[in-house]
Amino acid sequence: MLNYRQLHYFWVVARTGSIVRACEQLNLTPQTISGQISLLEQTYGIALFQRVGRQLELTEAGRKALPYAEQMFQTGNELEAMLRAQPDEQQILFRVGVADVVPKSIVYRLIAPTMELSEPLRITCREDKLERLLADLAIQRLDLVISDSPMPTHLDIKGYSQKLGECGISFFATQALADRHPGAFPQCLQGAPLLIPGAETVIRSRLQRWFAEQQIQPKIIGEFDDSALMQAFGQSGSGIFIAPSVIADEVVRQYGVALIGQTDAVTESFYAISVERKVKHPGIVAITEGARRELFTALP
Amino acid sequence: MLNYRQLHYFWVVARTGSIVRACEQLNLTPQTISGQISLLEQTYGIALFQRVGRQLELTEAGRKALPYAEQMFQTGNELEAMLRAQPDEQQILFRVGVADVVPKSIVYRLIAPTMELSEPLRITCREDKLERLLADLAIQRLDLVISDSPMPTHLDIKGYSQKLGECGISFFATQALADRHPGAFPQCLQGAPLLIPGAETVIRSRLQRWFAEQQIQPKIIGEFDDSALMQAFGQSGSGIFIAPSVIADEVVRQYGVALIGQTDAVTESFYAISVERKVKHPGIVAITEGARRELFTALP
DNA sequence: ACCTACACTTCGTGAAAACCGAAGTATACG
DNA sequence: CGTATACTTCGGTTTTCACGAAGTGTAGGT
Repeated sequence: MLNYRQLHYFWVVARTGSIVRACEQLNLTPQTISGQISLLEQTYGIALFQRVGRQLELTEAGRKALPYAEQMFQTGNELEAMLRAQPDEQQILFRVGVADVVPKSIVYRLIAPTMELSEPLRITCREDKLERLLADLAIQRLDLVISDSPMPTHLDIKGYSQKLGECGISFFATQALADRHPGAFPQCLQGAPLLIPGAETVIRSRLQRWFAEQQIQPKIIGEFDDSALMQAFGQSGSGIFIAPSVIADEVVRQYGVALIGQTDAVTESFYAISVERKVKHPGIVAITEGARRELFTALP
Repeated sequence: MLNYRQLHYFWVVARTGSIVRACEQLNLTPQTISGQISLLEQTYGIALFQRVGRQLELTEAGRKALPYAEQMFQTGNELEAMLRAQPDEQQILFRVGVADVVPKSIVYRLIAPTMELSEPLRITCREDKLERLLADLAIQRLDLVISDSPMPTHLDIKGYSQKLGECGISFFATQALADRHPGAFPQCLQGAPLLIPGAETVIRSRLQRWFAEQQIQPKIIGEFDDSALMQAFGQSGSGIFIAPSVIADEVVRQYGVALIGQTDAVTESFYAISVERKVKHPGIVAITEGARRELFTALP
C-alpha cells in the first residue's frame, strides 16, 4: 500500500529541490523527511533521489514518478481549498494556468484586474508547461491558460486563443556587465554573454532572426524555459537577459539591473486560451479587457 | 494539512459504497475506517457521508469531493504500478477506459485478444462515465475508450471512433417471472416489468421506438446506467432485462435466468475511441481485429 | 591544507496516530 | 419480535512519525 504521506514529502522535496527548503514548507526537521523518503525508496526498492554534491537530484525513476505526484497533490490542494471554502460558500472559481515562459510580473498585471471585480472570485493559479495546462483546459480543470503563443494545432484538444497584446523587448544587465560592453545599442551586444529563452518559446526564434539581421553574434551562455530563473541568473551578472518592454521599469527596480536598450523589431505576444463555453467567465473578461485597457495600450 | 490516508479511506468507502466492503479491500476493521473518516470530517467541519438506513451515502460535500479523490488515487495507483514494474522494465502500457453501460463480458471478450499478443502488454482497465473517460483520452492518460456510442461532437476534445461491431438484443428473466408472462415473444412483454438502460444510453431510445412500433407497453420499473447493476436486479427477479445477443448464452449460464426472446430490430453497437496517434497501439489493433474476427462475425 | 558552513544521514527515544477488541446503537427482514 | 447486518463508541495496544544528538560528506573561504 502506497504511503501517501511519504509520497507527499517526495513531491515537496522534488519541487523545492532540497530537503531543507521542504522542511520550511512542511514545518518538519530534515531527518524526518530524509528518513521518510528513504523508507519510500526502500518500499519499492528503487532510489528516487541521488546525492549530487550536497544537493539532491532526481533519479530516472524519480523523474518518472514526479508527474504522477504532481498531479496527485495539485488535485489534493484544490480539494483542500474546496473543503475549507465550503462554509462561506459560492464564490466563483477561476482557475488560471500560466505557461512558465511568461514573466511573472506580466502575469500579475494581467490577473490583477480580476481581484477588483464586484463579484468575488476565488483564483487558483498554476504554473506548468503549456502542453499540460492545455490538457487540463480540455477537461475543464482550468478556465484559462496564459501563454506566449496561441493554441497549437497539433494537439487533440480544442481551444480558442485570444491575443492579449504585444510589445517589444528590452535588454538588461548588471551595471558591471553593461560597463564591460559599452557602445551603442544594439552593436554593444556583439560577443556579449547572453541568456535567452528556451528553444520551445516563440520569442527565441524571433530573437535569433533579429540578431542575424543586425549581424550581431552574441555569445549564448544559457537557455531557460522559466523566465524567473533566467532573470535570477541575470541578476547575478551571468549575462545579459531580456524581458518585455512593458515591464522594463519594474525589472530595473526589482533586480537592480541596468537597461541596455530596447527594440520593437522583436516582439513578444501574450495570449489567453480558453474553451469558450457558452458563458464567458467573468475572470476571462476582466483579464482580456484589462490587458487591452492598461497593459498594452500603446500598441496597435 | 490534508491527511491523505484518511482521504484514501474516504475514497474507498465512497466507491465501494460501504465501510465493510472497504475493510475487505484495505484489510482493516470497520471501527478504524469509521473513526478515521469521522476525524476527516471533523478536521474540515463538514460531513462527507450521511447514514441512510444502515448504509452510508455521500452528502453534497462528499459528492463534490469525490471526483478530486478519484483523480488522486487513480493516479496514485498508476504511480504505484509504475514503481513496482520498474525492475522488469519496458512492457507496453495499454490503458483502456470502459463506459459503464457496456456489459462486462463484452468488454472481457473485446480485451481478451490483447492478452495473447507476442509483445507483453500491461493492461490498465478503468470504468467510468463516458465523458470523463474521453477527457482522459484527450490528455493521453488513456489509450482507448470502449463505449456503446461513437465520439460525441459536443465536447472540446478530438477523438476518432471505430465501430467494433453491432448485434441484436435479447430479453431475459428469472424462470418464475417468465412463467408469469407467457405467450409468444414479443407480445408477452406487454405490461411486464422491465429494467432498461439509463436515459443517456443509445440503446434506450431505440428500444422505446421498437416498443412503440410493436404496440407494446412494458412497465418500466427501473433505469440503470450500469449494465452489471441492471443484471443483478434482473437476477433477483425484479424485472425483465436485456443484453446483447452475442452474450446471451453467457448471461443465461451465469445469472441462471431464462432467455425470453431476441430481436435484431433493435441493435446495440460498440465503438473503440482513440486519439489515433501516428503509430497504432498494438492493443488497439488487437481489439479491433479480434472484434471483427470473433465477436461480431455473424453480422454485416 | 585547514577551518567553517551547509546539506543530508543515522540512531535512539518519546509522543502521536492509527488500529483493534469489546460492546453498543440502529436498521432491515423474515 | 428475533436475528443478521452495518455503522459507532470506548478503552487499550501497536505502529508510525518526528525530533534531538551526533555523524558523514561537500563547498568555499583563508
